[in-house]
Amino acid sequence: MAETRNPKPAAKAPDSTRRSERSRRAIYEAALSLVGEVGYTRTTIEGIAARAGVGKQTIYRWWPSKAAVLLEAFLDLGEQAAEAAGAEGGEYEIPDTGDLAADLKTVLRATVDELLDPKYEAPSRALTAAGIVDPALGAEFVEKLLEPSLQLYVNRLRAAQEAGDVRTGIDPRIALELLVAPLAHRWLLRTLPLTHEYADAVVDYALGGLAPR
Amino acid sequence: MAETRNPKPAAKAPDSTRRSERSRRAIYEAALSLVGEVGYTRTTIEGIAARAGVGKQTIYRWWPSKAAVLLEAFLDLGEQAAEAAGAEGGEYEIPDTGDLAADLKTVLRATVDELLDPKYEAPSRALTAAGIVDPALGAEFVEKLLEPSLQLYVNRLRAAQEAGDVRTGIDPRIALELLVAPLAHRWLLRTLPLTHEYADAVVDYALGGLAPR
Amino acid sequence: MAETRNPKPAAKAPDSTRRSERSRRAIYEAALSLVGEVGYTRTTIEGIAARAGVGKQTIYRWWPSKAAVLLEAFLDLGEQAAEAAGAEGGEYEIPDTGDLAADLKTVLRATVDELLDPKYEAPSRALTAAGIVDPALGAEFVEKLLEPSLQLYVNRLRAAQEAGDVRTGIDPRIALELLVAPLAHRWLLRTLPLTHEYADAVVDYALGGLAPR
Amino acid sequence: MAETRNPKPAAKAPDSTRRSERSRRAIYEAALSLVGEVGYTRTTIEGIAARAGVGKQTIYRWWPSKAAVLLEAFLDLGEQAAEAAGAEGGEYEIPDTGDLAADLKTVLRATVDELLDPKYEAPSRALTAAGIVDPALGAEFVEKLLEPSLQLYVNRLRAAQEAGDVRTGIDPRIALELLVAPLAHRWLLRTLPLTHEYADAVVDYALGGLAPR
DNA sequence: GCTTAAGCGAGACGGTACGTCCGGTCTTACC
DNA sequence: GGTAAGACCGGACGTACCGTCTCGCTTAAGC
Repeated sequence: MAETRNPKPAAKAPDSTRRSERSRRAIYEAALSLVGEVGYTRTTIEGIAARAGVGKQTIYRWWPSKAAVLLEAFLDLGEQAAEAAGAEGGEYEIPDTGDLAADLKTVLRATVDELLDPKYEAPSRALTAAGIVDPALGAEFVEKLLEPSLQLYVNRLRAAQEAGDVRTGIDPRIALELLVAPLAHRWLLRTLPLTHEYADAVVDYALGGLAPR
Repeated sequence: MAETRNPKPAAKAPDSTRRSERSRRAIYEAALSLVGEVGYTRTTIEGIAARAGVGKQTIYRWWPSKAAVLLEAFLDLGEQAAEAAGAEGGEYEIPDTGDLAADLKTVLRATVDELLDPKYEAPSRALTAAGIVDPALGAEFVEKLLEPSLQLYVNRLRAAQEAGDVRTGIDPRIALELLVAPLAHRWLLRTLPLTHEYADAVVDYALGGLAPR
Repeated sequence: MAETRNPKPAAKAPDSTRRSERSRRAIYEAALSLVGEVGYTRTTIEGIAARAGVGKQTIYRWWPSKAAVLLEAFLDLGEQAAEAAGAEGGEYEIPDTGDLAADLKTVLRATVDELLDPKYEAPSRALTAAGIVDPALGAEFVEKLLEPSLQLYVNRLRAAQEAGDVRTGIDPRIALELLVAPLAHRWLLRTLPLTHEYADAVVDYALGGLAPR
Repeated sequence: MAETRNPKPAAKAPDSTRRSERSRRAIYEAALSLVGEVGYTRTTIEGIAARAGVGKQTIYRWWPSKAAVLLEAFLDLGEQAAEAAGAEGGEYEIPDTGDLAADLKTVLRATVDELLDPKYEAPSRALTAAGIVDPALGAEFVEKLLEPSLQLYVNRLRAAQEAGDVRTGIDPRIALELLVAPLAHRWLLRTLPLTHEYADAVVDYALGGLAPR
């Protein structure tokens, strides 16, 4: 979880065409399982290498840090889950049944479930925390993992605007944050329990506003 | 940033009446300055002890972890700032001018400024990140630092409800999250710039709701 | 067996009054036993630390290299052997029975035995080899281990000169090398077997000369 | 400088007729220059391969160890020097002017010069040291490099015996060691300076004997 | 002249050890 | 008994090389 430091003296990049796919996969699995078992902090690069049956240098050759390994492993996990779900390996969308509130509740409830899924919780907490402290890693985390999801909200909200379900003056990129950030807040800071009811309330409050109509 | 591990065998507590105030203060200052200079990760307990002119044991005697030191140092920093501001050392409140939107914008803008203040940024990022990964520390962080601030929103929103500026069905503890979480989200994840304009927009969106009236 | 490199940045010397005698002894024993068991090259600092039940840093704190550890361990071994032999902990001398040839043969035969003693062979070969390649270590080796022994020959040969058994023009410091070097040569380079008979022959040849009288 | 370990499983020998002469020479040069520049210990096989513009495998294919590479390189260096000197590429002999002492002094002085020649010093020290610790390498070193030279002394001393300049009872193989070993001793152990005067003294002492006549 | 098999440069790989850094405990001397 | 100092055991760090193992490529020999 190192704050970005002076960049490496560059050296020369290794030849990625000769990379061992076998090792790459083994490292992903070792990293994820270790983080799940002993937590991020007590997961070490040596430990990952040992469990993966890989030389340490093979990790250092391809990743700059423990966090970077875990980020890639986590992305890969997501891709595999996606492939398993929809064979087209493709893109997700927020459903559009015509009922905006219902659609958002569906999605946010699913998000709650995902955030609380023990399989994902440890690594995603660790990555988020690492990204908070290390801007470079954070940027990668946001770009690869977060923004694609957020974009789906933008799309759905824009459709809602066209359907007249959202006021025209509203910027969807901001609006989505009223929906998503409260969940993230509870999840990250553990202030109060993160439940489906909470997700529903957030949708209702955000759509209807706090002020009387 | 250790995930909570098996608790210490307790041993016997040291006698806090004989504690050296001098050392305590020096440790706070050393911790804060080091985190500011080299970042949280590269700040070490040895480094803090050395800069504070203190034996390592003096730190281990009174704090369980690096994060705990920093949390206390940060709380102390807050208290000192508070004392400097209002001599009564007392409590803050969100202003109540009768214009809820304006009052919230004032406070959220101030929050934006504080989050971006370089003096506070490094340690509070570090603490937040540590708390995300270590539940025990996170709980302390929330209880001592976050909840007191959030309570102020509850108070203000309840007053607004009585004044008819917020719908009666609304739970202020949830409502406040629509206001605060989006700022926290941008600050922590650095998705988009955190500005006064953004704070204003969040207040307007949250009060007015996304749906057309 | 590092050739002397640029000297350390000095740092500050540790406080030798607080040194752990226990660790020191354990390190000596571990070093000697490992060299005996697996050879000098395959003896590692990590291995010594592990067998001695000591942190690596405790070795690096007090010795600059593996060879230095072994040299001290070997010196200590010699001292202990000396103490065991003569309780006065004192000095040795080459016997002076009046018969120079016999006295020298006695000593050189003993030297042969010592060189071939399996307990000493591995470490002393290793140290000699290390000293050949690393001048600094070599100097220490010669000063602490070799020269004291050689001085005994100087003394005995001078006595012989006074007794008329050695020509007056002879420089004892050079003469001793005619006696000692051939044994060392056979031992180090393993050209031909190192035996008592060889020791006797060397003494006879050196005293009597190669040329006819 | 590995102590001889369990021998290789033999594998199959490579086809030496297809060997690249170019690479062989480049490896010799790289090895010798690196040993001269950074010392034997810090010379690595990877370094030799890199400087020679050669794959590591090309070294491992033809030599069992770093020491073996250097030994061959050094032998080759000697051969080249020999060719440069006497075009017949042939055999040396110790001169026989009839004056044994003078002839020996000539040769031993030349030996002193050679031992102190910076071009040869680093590699021959390294090889000797390696041979001291690794018996297999030592044997090769002695057989290929040392014994041929020593044989010349045997020849010359035998001639001297026939000429009546050396006593008949003397074994030349032992006698030569009285002459050569003292020089080797000073050179290897750096006890005292290795000079022409010392070489002369050794010859005089050895021929005349230490005892009065 | 075309195949084929070996040597070759290159360098990724699983490992081992390096020498350093720091965590957390323990000891010593001082106050 | 708290403190400054710092030695201690332990263990991870990131690096350097080891010796093995593919990869294409060149280059001869054998067909």
